[in-house]
Amino acid sequence: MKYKIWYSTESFADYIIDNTILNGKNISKSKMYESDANNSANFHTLPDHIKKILYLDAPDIIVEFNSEPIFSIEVSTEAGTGHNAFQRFARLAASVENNVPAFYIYPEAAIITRKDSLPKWDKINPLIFKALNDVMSIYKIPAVLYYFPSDYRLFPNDASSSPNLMNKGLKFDTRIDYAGSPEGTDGEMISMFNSINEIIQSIELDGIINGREKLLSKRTFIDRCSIMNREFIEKGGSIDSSPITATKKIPTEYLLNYLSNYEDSNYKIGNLLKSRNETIIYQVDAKFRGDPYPGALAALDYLLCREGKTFEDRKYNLILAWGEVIINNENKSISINSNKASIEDFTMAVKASENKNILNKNYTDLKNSEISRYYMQVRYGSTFSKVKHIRVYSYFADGILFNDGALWRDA
DNA sequence: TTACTTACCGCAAGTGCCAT
DNA sequence: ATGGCACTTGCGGTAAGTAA
Repeated sequence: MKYKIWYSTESFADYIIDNTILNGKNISKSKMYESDANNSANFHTLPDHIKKILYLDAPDIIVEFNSEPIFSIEVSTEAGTGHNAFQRFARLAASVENNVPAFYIYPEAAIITRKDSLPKWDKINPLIFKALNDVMSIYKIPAVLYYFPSDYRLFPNDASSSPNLMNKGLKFDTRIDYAGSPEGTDGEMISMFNSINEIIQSIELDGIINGREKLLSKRTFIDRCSIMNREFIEKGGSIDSSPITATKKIPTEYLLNYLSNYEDSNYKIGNLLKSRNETIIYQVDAKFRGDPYPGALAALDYLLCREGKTFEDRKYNLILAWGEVIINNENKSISINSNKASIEDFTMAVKASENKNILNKNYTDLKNSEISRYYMQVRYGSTFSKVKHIRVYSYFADGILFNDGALWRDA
């Protein structure tokens, strides 16, 4: 009966421990390292089951019980308009896809003071609630959002009156040792602590496998899901909002015609793409980069494509296009219009990751501190040493299109 | 100590809608 | 027709950590 709290910020770990029944149990804390790309000195020391969750993206907290992860928490203070609320979605997906319940703390609104205008509340894009519900429908594992405490409901039309104007209207815990954590006496946080307690009790009572399966039928989670559904409706949630508005649906035939340029007498496109009649394309007309697109891509998978637990169980192909997609109905094809991103940006990022690879070293050239990392790379190759967005894009997208190159799955 | 990498966090320009 | 406004989309600043 031993708990371990993996954290990136220790004060937040203490905050969660002290406010839940974790307090008083047999617990230990350990720092978590995000990837082999950003922390080559330490990432390999994490246990395998933690690496698996981190494969896509790293949450703020992972709590495990007898070496099994039982829930994760992600906290953000960003104003959640547009695709911002989806920025952290890949890490929620990574958690749930490993059967680990995920908590998401996000402001209902945050005060933004723009040039030449009065402070105002930027409100959360309610589509995030539907995305989380869609994940839960597929995995039967909780993925629940709680509002970061704020003054929004007290001063919804008068952001300037917020007592916490200096903190974007957000309410932080006043205890120094919980620095940066949300106010612990807030109703939303108390509700979240109760849900965490529910998980702990459920798992201690029924074991990890059975305990997890029963969670969504517990009153605490039923009620939370109801609140999330209500918020989606009350805040005017609709599928006509970001990031869905940045997608186009086309007949897969158009995509195959476009990719036929890459076919020759020795190679034909494989069966995976052909197996779905229609294709969703997420258009990103930006310089090739990471956040917030990896999270948005993951969310689109659940919002539009998935009908099962793996990428093979999609109703539609999910394609990421770097540029504007122009549909040509005459020749039943598409073209990509972009002067910002190139396939070279992608391959350069991949090559840069390979520089992290120490597999071409002679044994005698390895420092003692590198041997364990070397051994990890022998097993996993560059799996964990690629940058996050390369990992996430290639995990979720059936294909990635640039105006000067493309990548796709055959199977 | 400095340069560089990675990813987090957050702002604001642009766009299009709606009230007047 | 137009100005205000809210939402969408894209990019910038910076902390944290590593490598040289």
